[in-house]
Amino acid sequence: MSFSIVDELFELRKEQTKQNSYIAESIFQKRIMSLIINNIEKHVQLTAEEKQLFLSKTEIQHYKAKSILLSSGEICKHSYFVNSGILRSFNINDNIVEHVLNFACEGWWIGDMYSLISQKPGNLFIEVLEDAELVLLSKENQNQLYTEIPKLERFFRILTENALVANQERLMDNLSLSAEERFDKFCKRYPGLIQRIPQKQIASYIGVTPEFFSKMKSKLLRK
Amino acid sequence: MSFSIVDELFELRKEQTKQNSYIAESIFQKRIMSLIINNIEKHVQLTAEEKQLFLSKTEIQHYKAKSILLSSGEICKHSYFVNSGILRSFNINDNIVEHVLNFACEGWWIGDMYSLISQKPGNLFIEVLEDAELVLLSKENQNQLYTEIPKLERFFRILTENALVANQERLMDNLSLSAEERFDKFCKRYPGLIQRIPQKQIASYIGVTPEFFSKMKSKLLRK
DNA sequence: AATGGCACTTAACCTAGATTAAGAAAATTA
DNA sequence: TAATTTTCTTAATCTAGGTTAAGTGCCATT
Repeated sequence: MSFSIVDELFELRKEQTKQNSYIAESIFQKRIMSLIINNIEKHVQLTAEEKQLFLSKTEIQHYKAKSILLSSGEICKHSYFVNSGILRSFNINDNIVEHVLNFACEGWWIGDMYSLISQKPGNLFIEVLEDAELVLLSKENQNQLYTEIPKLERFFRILTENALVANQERLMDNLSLSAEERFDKFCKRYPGLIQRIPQKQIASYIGVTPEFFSKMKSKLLRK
Repeated sequence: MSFSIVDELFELRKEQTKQNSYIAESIFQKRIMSLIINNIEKHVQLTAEEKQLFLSKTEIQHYKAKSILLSSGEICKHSYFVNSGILRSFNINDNIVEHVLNFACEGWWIGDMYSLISQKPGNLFIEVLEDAELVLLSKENQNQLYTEIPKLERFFRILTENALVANQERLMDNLSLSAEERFDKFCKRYPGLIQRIPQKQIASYIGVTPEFFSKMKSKLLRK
């Protein structure tokens, strides 16, 4: 999981009141949640009760940059939806080299799909790159929701289809494009991310060493 | 689409009667169809009526090797399930180089997922590598089935999840493994395929030139 | 303000795999 | 059966990107 639909809802969050009253807090919660609900409603429509039910099965957590949400060898228990901040999933091969599978910023889902569906230990790490607010949906709750609200089964089918299409395209790109062209595609896929994460992460995503990426970048600037 | 679940049902087909009577023909049809039904029932159980409904929405077609089922620029109208034979999906980049996205043999699904879900022109070709018998499921019928038999929505969700996991693994492999190691993984993913398709197709799948593949192979044999 | 740890750069050298070309073997087709 | 097209092999040469190493700048702690 981790896919390609971002939306414009964040604007809402900017209106956050600073008040501490119980009521303000509750409104705040609603606004936070509307990002994920809106994300879902891009594909399926939910009734008020269904939204309520869905939200009751999720929880919000805050994580500091550098937190590790999942390590290689662990079983992935949750799908994570990003309200704010940036995460990445990556693996580490024998040579102690990291490879980024996906980034996730506002409005994206992330998780270790293999471990999530098999409930076996995976080989991915999930790390927070920038302080993040996440919506957690446990594997069990997700399964319950599939039968309680069949529309959600549709939603996640569509989500997964989109993720697959994006992945296939990236795979073909890796087979046929140069590092420079892949960097170009990265910029389009994750607009604005270049300013927010260390460039060694981008190098790892497009599949080159930080040294080569640096060389390539300065060549691009000289143009 | 095109994913990683194969099953052992082909055995059934070997019992095919050669008789031409109406009855034998009907039994034959049932056996053909039981491959796809069995494939579905690995993940969800269907009633007799549901199976009937599902089958009524599919059609069987036979294609000769070298047939092109889909070309770049066309809109993909069907998901294809392989009863027998071998297909591949691939794209062609500027340099007129082909890259294989997927192979599909008995018990696998194949299609251009991007074009299928967006109903826009895709950039994949789908070609028959070995005379094939396919079950065709049109996009419209597939959508109807989702609402008529919600269990099928679950089936295709699971199918897509598995395809995504396989794709992610291949992507990471391409980033971190040598051509030799990727060839090794190919052999495991598509056992028996090495004998059935030209090796330039395998080279294209693992992402090397036919020349390099040949060199690599003779090096492996010398060991 | 000093220390250590990252992230980034530069540069010399190295290698997996690409390219080009030409011939041999195998498979299609006539 | 021969003719033609494809596939496969071998070999020389080339290059995108890797490796190693050393140095710079930038924070975060103390």
